[in-house]
Amino acid sequence: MFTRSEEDHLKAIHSLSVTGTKASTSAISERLDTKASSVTDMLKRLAEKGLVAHEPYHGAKLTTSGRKAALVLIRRHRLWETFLVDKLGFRWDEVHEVAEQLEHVSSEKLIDRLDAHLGHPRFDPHGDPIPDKKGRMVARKLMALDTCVVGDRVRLSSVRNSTDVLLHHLTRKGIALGSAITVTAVHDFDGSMELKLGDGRSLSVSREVADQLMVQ
Amino acid sequence: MFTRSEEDHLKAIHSLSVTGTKASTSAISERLDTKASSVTDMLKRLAEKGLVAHEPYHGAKLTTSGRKAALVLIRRHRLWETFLVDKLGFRWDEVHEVAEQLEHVSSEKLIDRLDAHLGHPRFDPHGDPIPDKKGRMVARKLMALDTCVVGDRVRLSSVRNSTDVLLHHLTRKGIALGSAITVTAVHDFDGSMELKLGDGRSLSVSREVADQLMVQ
DNA sequence: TGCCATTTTTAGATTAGTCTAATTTTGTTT
DNA sequence: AAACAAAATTAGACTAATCTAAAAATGGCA
Ligand SMILES: [Mn+2]
Ligand SMILES: [Mn+2]
Ligand SMILES: [Mn+2]
Ligand SMILES: [Mn+2]
Repeated sequence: MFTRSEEDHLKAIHSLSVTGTKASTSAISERLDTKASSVTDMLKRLAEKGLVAHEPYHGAKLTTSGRKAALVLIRRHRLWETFLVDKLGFRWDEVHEVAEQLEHVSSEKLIDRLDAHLGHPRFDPHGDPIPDKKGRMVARKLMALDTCVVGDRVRLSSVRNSTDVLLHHLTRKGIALGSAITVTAVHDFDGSMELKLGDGRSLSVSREVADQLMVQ
Repeated sequence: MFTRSEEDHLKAIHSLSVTGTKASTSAISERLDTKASSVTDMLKRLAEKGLVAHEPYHGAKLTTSGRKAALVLIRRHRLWETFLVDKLGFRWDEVHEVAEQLEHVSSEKLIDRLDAHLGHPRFDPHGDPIPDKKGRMVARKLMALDTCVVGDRVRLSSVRNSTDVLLHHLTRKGIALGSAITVTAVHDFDGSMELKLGDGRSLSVSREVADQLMVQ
């Protein structure tokens, strides 16, 4: 249906538009690790195909059919990640790059069978909801950990950016999805936080990390 | 490592070189459904990378490193086909096109884990042997059904070309891998054959079909 | 209000992969 | 041996996807 590059652009625009805002050319190019001029080219092509509305100099947002296509990609990506962890024993910090390739294999039957094989999972290994066949997924009200204050008791629900390096960092610190977290201190001068986990262990995380952790 | 097109060319050359002969430009182009001139271009590129020996006007054959790369592809393709049938419940005549895509996902860890998950299978759903991590696979002496004569009792071991349309045809006729076959008649004028299966059913197949069935 | 830094787009180039049409080579057939 | 048909290569064109460098637009601030 679409090329790999088209699909990756649709996905990038989708994840930059969560709050309904338009995705800027530079934000897309940063996410895909390409140059802004390449993104401009692609936005024109996607606009011609009716997948995005591109207002030159003011970014792009998905049309209804573009959003539909993006949700198919997100569904594929998260189902493959779940497969890799649940069936093949990958760690959650090893799956992103492989899923980034697998998501472009185009076969509706494949994805539906995979979904059933996995027991119709609702969340991927990073806590992100998996869209169903019709593109519906559960919405959850999450906040970033760095907006919490001392005394807050929360639970880690997902990770904003599932880059392998961040996930590996969390694994080394002993933080996993579902971890119960109590904020014991917030240091003003660098934004780092002291946390106590449900199992009693204490640790500290930098502002950069706290910013990535979405809690409930 | 290689592009999708490079990988598909290596695989095509490999399967056209079983008897040690060189693969002709036109045979490759027919298999990949492209034009001969496109194949010539690709042969030059593969020759420059040291993957094939291309003697202009006389075809190409794989070098040692080209053969190694081709075997990796064949391993991936057949493992994915096995996964689709064994784990996702696909029929043997539905898997080829999807595996044709999945084989290009490049992750050694993925394939090794998949291999283990499937229990290190030695044959794919079409009866073709699966190379192991080092590229070794069992060799079997097979003959095409159309070389058999009346009275021969054989067993279907694999199918020469696993195109979905041929496999679907066989399924409709009730022939499957492992079927015991007795040749009851060979018609000279069109090469078609009358067969009796192990379960007692009788049927006839055309020369075109008999030519594709590899028996033991 | 006008300057200017930042962002975005445009212009022009490159590589991979494909095609059609023309040319060359090979091997067979008169 | 010359002619011919088939196969292969070359020449030239096109699309997709990228880049660098130059030009244009935007939006904040002196
Ligand atoms: Mn991707
Ligand atoms: Mn994920
Ligand atoms: Mn393929
Ligand atoms: Mn097969």
